[in-house]
Amino acid sequence: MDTMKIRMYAKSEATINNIMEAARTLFSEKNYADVTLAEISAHAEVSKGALYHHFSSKEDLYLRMMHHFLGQVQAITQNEVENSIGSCRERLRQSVLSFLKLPAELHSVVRLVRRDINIFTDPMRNELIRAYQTAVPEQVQTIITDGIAAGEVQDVDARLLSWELVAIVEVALRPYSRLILGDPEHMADYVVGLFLDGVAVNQSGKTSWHAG
Amino acid sequence: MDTMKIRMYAKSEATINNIMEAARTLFSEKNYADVTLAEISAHAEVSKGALYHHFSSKEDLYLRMMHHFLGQVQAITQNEVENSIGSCRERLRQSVLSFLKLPAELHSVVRLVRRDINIFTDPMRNELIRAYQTAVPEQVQTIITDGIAAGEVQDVDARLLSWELVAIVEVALRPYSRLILGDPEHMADYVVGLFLDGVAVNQSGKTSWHAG
DNA sequence: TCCAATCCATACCGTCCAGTCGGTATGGAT
DNA sequence: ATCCATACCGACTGGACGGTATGGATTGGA
Repeated sequence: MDTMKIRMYAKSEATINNIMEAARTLFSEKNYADVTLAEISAHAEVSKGALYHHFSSKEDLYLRMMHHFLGQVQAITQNEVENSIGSCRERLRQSVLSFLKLPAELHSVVRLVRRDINIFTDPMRNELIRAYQTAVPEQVQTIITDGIAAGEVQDVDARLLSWELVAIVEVALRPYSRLILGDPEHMADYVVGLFLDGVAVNQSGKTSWHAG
Repeated sequence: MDTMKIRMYAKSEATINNIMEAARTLFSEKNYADVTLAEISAHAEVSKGALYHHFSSKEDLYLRMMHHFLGQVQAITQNEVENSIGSCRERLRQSVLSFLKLPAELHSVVRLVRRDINIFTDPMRNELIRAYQTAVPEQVQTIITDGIAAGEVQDVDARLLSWELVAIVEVALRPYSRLILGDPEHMADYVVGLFLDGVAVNQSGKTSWHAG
């Protein structure tokens, strides 16, 4: 692929990055339909012409922006998962923690894709789902599958469980939850505890996960 | 309030119902912005004039439609919660089950409000959140609060936990999950089991909730 | 039977915005 | 020095859509 003569204009790259950054910011702030390309180009300090030179449509811009940032998320979490060691519980905690500690911009992208997955129709919608799925839940699924094989986790469908864990994390990230749960370490304890042990009071006197 | 002379035109009521039904259907099918008032009136077999006679704007229509259907949800679940008896676990199961057994149209409304909560700005957004919150999570919260008081549930913030339970249910309602979980009874067992006991394998030989 | 009030249909308006297009600037290759 | 591909600009357009104006039909009370 590199053998093809593709000229790399450094200026071009900067323009594209500016546009993607502006798109990320604005799409995070308001609804897809309410963000105009004029706004994006203004925010990126380029013209509408430049925008249309690099992106073929509003949807194209949205999609490529998503792939760009979700790719970053995927790279980070995947690396974390592959290098995690210990019991299933410990590996889950590490992964959740690394996800919680992602930069705020990447968190907002994850929120964004979850928010907008339902507003596109099926060619595009599917691509978004795939990108999100690869970036986040599939990483967790790996650990859960291992946990089931090792007899540490009940034999429920791993994919289903990975979505549940992601949903639990999502709730934990909401503003109200942050007030209750505090810093990422506590949040990770809470999430993994809820997921693995539930919230019922354990009669056998085992230490409950939420204490501490 | 009832002392005001409000004439009831039977025809009017039917028109309003038709419009609300059409709105529910179309807003469920595609994005808020992509549904036009022309479509809604066509689908309801009335004119745009009729629509604007009864609703002052697109947002007004959306909001009143939501209140209408979420009110139904709230009436059903609240009744269920107030009459539920037994342990916290049993009451949760009953409530979840009654929610799962709601007619499909009401499920779609719940999905809808969850989907669109983020696309409106704050006067309207807040009203939507309140309506949803009253209709669904607050009902669960009542039971959880009782459970904490009775020492059956760990002392974590009840509101947070109710949102978690709702999130778990939401995941369970997705098409893929339905394939795995089957009928509402199994789904309810799964949801309550995950929420109260987690998915870790219990060494003490206690029967795991997912079996059966 | 008559008259308001209510109800609803049609035609129309103003705005907004994605996408287009003709044109200019830049910088590397020959 | 010339040429051409790439990069960028910004005025313009075409159509869609929320909302309105107006007039006619229907209702129900007096």
